[in-house]
Amino acid sequence: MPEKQTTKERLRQAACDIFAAKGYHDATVAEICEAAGANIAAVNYHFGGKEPLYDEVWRHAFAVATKAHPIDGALPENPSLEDHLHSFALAILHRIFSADETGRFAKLLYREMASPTLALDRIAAEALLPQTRFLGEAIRPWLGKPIKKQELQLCLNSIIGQCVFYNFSRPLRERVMGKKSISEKEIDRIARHIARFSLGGLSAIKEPT
Amino acid sequence: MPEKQTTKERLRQAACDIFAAKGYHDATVAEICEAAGANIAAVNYHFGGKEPLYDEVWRHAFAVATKAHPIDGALPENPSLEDHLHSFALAILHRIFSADETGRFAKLLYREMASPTLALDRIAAEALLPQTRFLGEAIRPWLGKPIKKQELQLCLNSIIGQCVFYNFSRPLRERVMGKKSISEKEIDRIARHIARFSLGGLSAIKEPT
Amino acid sequence: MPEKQTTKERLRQAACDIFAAKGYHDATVAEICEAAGANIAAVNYHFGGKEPLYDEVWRHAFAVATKAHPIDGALPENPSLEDHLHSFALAILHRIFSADETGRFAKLLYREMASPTLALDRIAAEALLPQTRFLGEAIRPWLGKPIKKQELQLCLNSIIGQCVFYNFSRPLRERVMGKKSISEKEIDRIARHIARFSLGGLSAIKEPT
Amino acid sequence: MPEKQTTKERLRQAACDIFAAKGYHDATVAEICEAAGANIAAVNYHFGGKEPLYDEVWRHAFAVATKAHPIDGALPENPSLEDHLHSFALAILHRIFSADETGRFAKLLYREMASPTLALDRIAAEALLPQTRFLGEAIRPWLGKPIKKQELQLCLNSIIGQCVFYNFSRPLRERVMGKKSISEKEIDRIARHIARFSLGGLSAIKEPT
DNA sequence: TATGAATGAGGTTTCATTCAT
DNA sequence: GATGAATGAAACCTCATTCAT
Repeated sequence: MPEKQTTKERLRQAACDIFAAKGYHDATVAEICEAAGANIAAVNYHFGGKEPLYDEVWRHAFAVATKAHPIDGALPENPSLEDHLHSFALAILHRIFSADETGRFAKLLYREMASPTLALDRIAAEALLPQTRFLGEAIRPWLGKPIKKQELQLCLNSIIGQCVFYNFSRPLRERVMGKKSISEKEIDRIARHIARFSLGGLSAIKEPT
Repeated sequence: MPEKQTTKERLRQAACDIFAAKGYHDATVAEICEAAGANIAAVNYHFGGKEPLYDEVWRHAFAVATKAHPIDGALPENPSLEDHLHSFALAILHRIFSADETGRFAKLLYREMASPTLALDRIAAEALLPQTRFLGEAIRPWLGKPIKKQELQLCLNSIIGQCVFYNFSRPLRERVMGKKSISEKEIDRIARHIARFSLGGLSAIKEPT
Repeated sequence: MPEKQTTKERLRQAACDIFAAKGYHDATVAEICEAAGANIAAVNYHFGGKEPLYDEVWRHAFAVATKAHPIDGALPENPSLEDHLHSFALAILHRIFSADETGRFAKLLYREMASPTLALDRIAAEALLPQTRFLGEAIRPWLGKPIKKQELQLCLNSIIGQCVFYNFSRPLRERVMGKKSISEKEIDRIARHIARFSLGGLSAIKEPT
Repeated sequence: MPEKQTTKERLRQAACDIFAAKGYHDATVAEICEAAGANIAAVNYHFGGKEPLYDEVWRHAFAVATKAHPIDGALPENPSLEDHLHSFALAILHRIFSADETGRFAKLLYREMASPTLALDRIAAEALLPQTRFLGEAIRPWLGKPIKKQELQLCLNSIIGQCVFYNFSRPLRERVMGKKSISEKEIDRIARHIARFSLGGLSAIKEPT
């Protein structure tokens, strides 16, 4: 009985969808309320305004996404570096391609980075940096000691860039290919590609011919 | 006599800056006119509205950026694959990090992709796809014949993703590191890293151990 | 056990304070309820709306003020005219300067006269006119018979004006001097001044040199 | 051809009337615009908002009132103290009782003091204090040297209080007597009464029986 | 060619009040 | 007796656009 949600929950749901689809500015309080089947004043009553609602939506979307697709979700025991890369890419790609609730974090992040309004700092500190660090922990020992911090960062950028490319290129993809969703199998193919490509890249960095 | 620009040119200049800085929605016609030292009605008079002006700005920024930093700008004669990768990355990174007029294309592109309003299709067809194709032409023969089209696309994505990451992560970088600009030398270091990393990645794809 | 006040009483208390401090319009039902530790619907439930509550507050404040500081409160036996004037001024000034509950009547009166919404007629008839009449009774015989009604009224205005000036000039005084309270001694000094000044004034009217 | 006023002037006129009649809060931008025959956005366009308009109205009303009825407007040559008192009272009373444009300052002042919003400080400094000082200059020498500053202030309060009483008691007067206007002759009678009454009062202060 | 006063649609927010529980 | 979620009217303000000059 999904109709039995409270008005507040319905508002957050609707806001999540609409903010993800249109961004903060283009989304109007009126349409959010209408989508939630609530009065125009409901947002102010329950959340205190448009901005606090946006904040709430962020918090929620982030929690859902990281819970559903943790960075280390696909790690076997005694994982190799390629396992780590694969698990990382797979988690990020899932968050990007999910059609359900867990996929809205990526959309929100995209819009937020395009016009940073408020809690981007918070998001960065709470959500993004820890994951980068986690990946770094897996790579550093493999590269060996004498690696410079700067070089490690460049490698991390290369790996992360390959993943989030699928988030930021979404509008183009949808324009070229239509909005057809992507199968689980295809997602895994991409993740495996990124893992292998990155492993090759890291090898090239480790042993400069 | 750069002061003798026509009102129309000053408007385009100002619009370019302000659209790049704030995005389409947050930029107001009033502030563009004021920045250009023109009347509030000038935008409508000269361009027919806010959207046509935005379109004009796009066209201009794209022309400037591709002219100043062509994809094949750093190619030596008889270029190796790594030369190609380096030249490609260097051009993209220059467009991203340039503080001058040529750097606004990347910002506009970022914002536009975050909320595609209008001629993103045109931009994609005219600006982005040809470059991808150009890079593909360089890679395909190196990989050898039996490569599938799909696999080639994944490789292109991996390379492009590494480059444009520096565009899309700009807000984070500026938040974490402050807005300090990046030196020519650093740009080249990044480009060389991407070239080497990608070469390693492509090798791994070519010969799946 | 003053904590055991009913919700209704707490609401009236809070409303009294807030109406006196902000006036009818600027005071919101929500803040009154919050200050009273009651539900947002409490005002409507107990009083039937904002206006009826305002009316109730008036009634209460008036009763408290006149009881605590009656016009003839400082009269000795066989009072002279100056005694009457002094007692009158003292009562009015006390109502104006009291920091406690008895001082809210003056503030309410001020606001009410600035934007007469409702029972100003009632207040005038019940509270103000009788006091004026009482003072008139003391003055008329002293002035002697042939005094015209109009002239008596002018004299009353002069006396009352001197007193209530300290009510209406309150905002200025607080702005210039800060909100420091006024001592009992100072109040008496003002009252004595008004009594003497008025006696002199009445004398001048009585015997037009 | 009073219709040929600019929209801005009509807005200020209408705002002046409506603010004087209802106070800042109860007056709405919509009704001001309607009264001025202008669009709802006109206030924001011409004045930048409701508050700046209020400020403008104040400035205007004050200028008009002091120009039409200066404090020293009725002074003969070599004026006596009673002349000074009379001229002062007459000016204040005129500002209070004028039915035309010059009478709105008093109404605005009344409302503003009842719920001080903004420029009361400015008004006090620019408009009220100088006049008080002017009156003080006339009285001090007459009272003689040994008068304390505090006592002089009490006397000023007594005189000013008598005058402004007719401003602050307006609502009562209108309720009791109806809104009939007051004749020039009556105004002068009141002013003469105040002058004589005050002279008597000052004498009593000067020579404490 | 260019102006700037003026417009109207639309956005967010406030607040007294209502109603089912 | 009391609650608090929910409502709808109305307020102020922004902004792209228009039109007479």
